Amino acid sequence: MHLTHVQFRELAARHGLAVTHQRQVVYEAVIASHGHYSPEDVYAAVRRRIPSISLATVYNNLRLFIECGLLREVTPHASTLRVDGNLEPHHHLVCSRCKSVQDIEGEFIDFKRLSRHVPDGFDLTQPLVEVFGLCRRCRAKA
Amino acid sequence: MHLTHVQFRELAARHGLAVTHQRQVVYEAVIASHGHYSPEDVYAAVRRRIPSISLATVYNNLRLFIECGLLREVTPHASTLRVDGNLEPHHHLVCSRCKSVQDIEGEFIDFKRLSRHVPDGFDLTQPLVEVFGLCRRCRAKA
DNA sequence: GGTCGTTTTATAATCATTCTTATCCGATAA
DNA sequence: TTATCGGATAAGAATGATTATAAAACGACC
Repeated sequence: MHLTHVQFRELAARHGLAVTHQRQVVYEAVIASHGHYSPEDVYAAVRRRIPSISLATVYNNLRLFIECGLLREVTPHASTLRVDGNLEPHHHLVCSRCKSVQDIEGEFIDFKRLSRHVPDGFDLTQPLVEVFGLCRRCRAKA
Repeated sequence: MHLTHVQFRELAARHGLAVTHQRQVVYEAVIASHGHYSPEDVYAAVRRRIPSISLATVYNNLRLFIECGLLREVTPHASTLRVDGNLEPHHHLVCSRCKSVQDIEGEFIDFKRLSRHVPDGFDLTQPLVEVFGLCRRCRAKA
């Protein structure tokens, strides 16, 4: 998928971002690649069009895009390992902003429907569910 | 919470782990701390009882406990940033073993029930749900 | 075209985590 | 109890992802 310069300019303006060539190419690389890509993957793709680009630029722009809502982060957790000794069935409420995790009790998944959508071979033995949103503190800030 | 040496020995035997003092103290530190703790947090707690313990030992044991199911990992994602350009409502199916992410469509959350359990102030504006399990490939391996 | 603030580049720095190696300890058999 | 062996630990180096820094380049507005 290629956006025209004009299209990207509009998109950027709507989100308060300056327009640069690198930025456009990074954005297009993510959109073109259906899937969940790492910064390195994006970097590799972008380098085919701008060989001189630096990895830091990719990181900078991905972060910017996430911040202004153009992209979604697939790893919204704290970036470091967390461990939970509670093996009872429970679910997690995760703040997309500050990455805090709270437990929630209760069964609120329609497993019948869910299993209809789960591809063959995927084993839902531990259907731990993580629900994302904004915690009270972060909502107050925003 | 303190386990007797005998209790821990049983627990370890059931999971095929050798019994060491360090191991017991690490395990107890996680269980005693209700919440979602990082290796550094656990290290700090354990050092109060075994000042000479090394951070690597904490990491080793946490990994072991997770592998044999004594603990649950709260950050089951790939450890590196992943980015998703698909802003349409969809959910994720995450493999707890290999951390791969697949999209799934469909509405299978009972929002009425869910919202009953969500604490005041938490804003479910983006109720992206991640459902964990074992993907086909990892299930075949196990 | 000139100026100013932003972006990019290149590289250094940081942080979490894992690896390496030597040493130590727990479990088993004599 | 002691000898032995394999796995566990300690200490620190190494790795890999990400972020910070500083200088050069660029875009936007005049």
